[in-house]
Amino acid sequence: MAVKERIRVGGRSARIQSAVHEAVTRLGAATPRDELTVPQIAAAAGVTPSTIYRRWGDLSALFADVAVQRLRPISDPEDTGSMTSDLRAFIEQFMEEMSSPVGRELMRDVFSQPGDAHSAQCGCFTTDHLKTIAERARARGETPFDVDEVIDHVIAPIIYHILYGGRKVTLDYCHALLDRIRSLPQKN
Amino acid sequence: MAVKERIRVGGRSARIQSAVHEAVTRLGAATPRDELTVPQIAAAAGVTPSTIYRRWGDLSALFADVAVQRLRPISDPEDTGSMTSDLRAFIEQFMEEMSSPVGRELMRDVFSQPGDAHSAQCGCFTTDHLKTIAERARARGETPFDVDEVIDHVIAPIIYHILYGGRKVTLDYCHALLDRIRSLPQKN
DNA sequence: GCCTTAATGCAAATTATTTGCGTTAAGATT
DNA sequence: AATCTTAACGCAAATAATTTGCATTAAGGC
Repeated sequence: MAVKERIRVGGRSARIQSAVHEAVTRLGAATPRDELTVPQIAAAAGVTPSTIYRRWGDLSALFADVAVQRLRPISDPEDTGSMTSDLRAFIEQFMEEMSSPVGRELMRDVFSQPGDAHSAQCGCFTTDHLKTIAERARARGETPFDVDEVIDHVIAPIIYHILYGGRKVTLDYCHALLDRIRSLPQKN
Repeated sequence: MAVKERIRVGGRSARIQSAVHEAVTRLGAATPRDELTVPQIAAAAGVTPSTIYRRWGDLSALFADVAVQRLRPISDPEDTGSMTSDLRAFIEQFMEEMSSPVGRELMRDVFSQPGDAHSAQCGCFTTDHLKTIAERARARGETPFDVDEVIDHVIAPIIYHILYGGRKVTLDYCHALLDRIRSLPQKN
């Protein structure tokens, strides 16, 4: 069952959606994932279980829905004055959010859904931020970086190592990846 | 519940494990993931559901266990005579396996597990193959590539785009990634 | 060949999920 | 503003999945 894109935004439906989301977030912080149940979440949100089953289908779809919302940025990346430092600040924050226990859990929730609707949405969050930084640089008169290049050679390695856990992802590692980007001034 | 590392390898226990794995693979090919149930798999494998619950805990743990087994390589990467072509052949095969519908499903099963035990194992499969190719090159007298570099700048982007689905991953794209690797002869 | 014990099968008990139907409230129509 | 239409909800019964206690089987040690 596909997650409904919250038709009828203002009113009971939206109230329930947010109550359920909050219940998932709150309970999820206190309980390991595989011990959360639909009836438990429903009780915490003050709705009947059947409402959750009908709207989201199952737990994993609900988790994925919540995860995408929580990964959705609430503001544009910070303007630090120059493209290089904008990008570095964004990458540092991105890495720290994604490599945290919560971040890793949210990614798992997103990836565990069939199809790539959810993950594509999260990918866009990153791409959009990078485009914003690049566009801002262009407006300043700086030569912007290639967004695809940053995705491929900075974002992708970071995500890869967070997912596979084979290497500790540190700030130094991120800086080294950034230094490797073509069309970006080496050693800012 | 953690998946037991098949203690008592030869006998009933192993027979059941393989029967269940086969049932998952067979039913999984014919049925969408979210319609598979433990009782159904148990029936197909000729065991009682409680056996599956006790050994694997739940469906997602069972799927992850099966996925790791199916992603485990059965042989070393092919020896094509030179490092550059060995690496290219491996990357091409890796990409095609991982980007196929089955490959994507297996990755989802692996990533949806808490902790990174399963994903780390799969990461090792790739790293080990690359090390094998590099070692073989060294034995030939060639200057080997840096395995970490290939992981970061060839494997990671491929996996990233498969997961997020934002860009079609083609052979040409893989070749472009390979060409970008330092310490590798450009244009073989 | 016997002994110990982990793993399984079975069935009962519990819990989760689905479903039918009456009710509520959002948004449209007049 | 009152009414209409219908998607979404709550409730409860029906179904299905999961857990658990106990008896049984067979693997590996002696």
